[in-house]
Amino acid sequence: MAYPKLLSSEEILKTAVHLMESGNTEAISLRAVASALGVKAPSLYRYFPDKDALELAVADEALRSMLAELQSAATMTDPESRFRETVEAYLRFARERFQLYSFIMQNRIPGAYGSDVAKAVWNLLLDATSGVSGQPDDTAAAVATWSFLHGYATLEHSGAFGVSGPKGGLERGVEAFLSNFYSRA
Amino acid sequence: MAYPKLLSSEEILKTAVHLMESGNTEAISLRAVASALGVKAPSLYRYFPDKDALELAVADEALRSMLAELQSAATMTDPESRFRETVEAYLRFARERFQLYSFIMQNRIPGAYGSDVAKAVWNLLLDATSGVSGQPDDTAAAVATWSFLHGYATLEHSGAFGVSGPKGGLERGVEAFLSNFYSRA
DNA sequence: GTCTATATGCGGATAGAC
DNA sequence: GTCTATCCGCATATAGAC
Repeated sequence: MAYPKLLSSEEILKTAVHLMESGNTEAISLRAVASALGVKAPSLYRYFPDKDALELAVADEALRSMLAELQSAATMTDPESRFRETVEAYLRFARERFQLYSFIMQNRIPGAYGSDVAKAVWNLLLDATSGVSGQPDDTAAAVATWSFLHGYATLEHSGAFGVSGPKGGLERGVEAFLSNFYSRA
Repeated sequence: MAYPKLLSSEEILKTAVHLMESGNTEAISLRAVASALGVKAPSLYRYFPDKDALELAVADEALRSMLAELQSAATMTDPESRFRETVEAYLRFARERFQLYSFIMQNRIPGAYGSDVAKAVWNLLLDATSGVSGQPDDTAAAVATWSFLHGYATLEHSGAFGVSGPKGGLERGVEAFLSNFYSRA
């Protein structure tokens, strides 16, 4: 055969994820992915029908990474420790792989939000929050916590806190939620 | 003269802002702005040296709009009312003019954050928060509040809360901050 | 299975006619 | 002061050669 097999769906996906998390680029391009693999862009169409399909795969992979990170914090039995660990794990993922994180949260990928992985991520956050509030399925508390974490992660990344930094704003928010949640238990 | 004067910096800026807040488009293009004004793209270069200059002007105008919105909530003398009104004004701006809001917050515009208008916005939020916490210049509380509001606004817009909605997450967060701030006063 | 070549589209920016 | 024409670059995607 004139052209040996160089690619696979897994390799392409892995490269796309790596490009997105290592680069400062907001979006991936088929050209860039192909170039990183040492091939030309049209070759990718043998494995993904179009760009949307690759993006969906990237979003799914990113959600799985996030789920794994959060699961590592779900081992604590003490509710407060588990909550704090979950907060740390969430921010760790957002910080270390911000482009991937942002890619998920922007929700430009139809279908990514309704996936089982996305629901599992939400359930981990919901459980960690409900644990400290004492109310099962405390959606309100989880939504509030999620909003705080997401806002903190994105503002931190954008440099909005300036050179002086967040000045203890993270800890202050966590304490506010914890004390409010416990006072309702 | 063969070509009568059709444009001005103010008209161009106004059109660019209007395009960004009314459209679903994340970014503006010189072609789109020119088209909305009934002229061709190269004409804009008589008034703005390049696209960055127009974007800087848009960001500045957006920050002024946000400042005006927040100032309208700063008339209350009761600290708690003022805080609640500020929260509402912040979310009102983010909701009604999300693209403009997002454009500011992404901070892709060098120099926009250090402006006097940006500082005035921050000071309004800082004052409203410090009012309920009882501590002057309570940066930690303001950072926490800002994170929560920004996260809530962006998650809400992205549809992350799903069809079931935020389920009282906004109110829950506000109450958590208020009770925590007061307990420290 | 990958390639080259190409179609189409979008965008910023400049030169020079009117 | 605005225009047309053009250059450049980036992108997705397809057709057909190898």
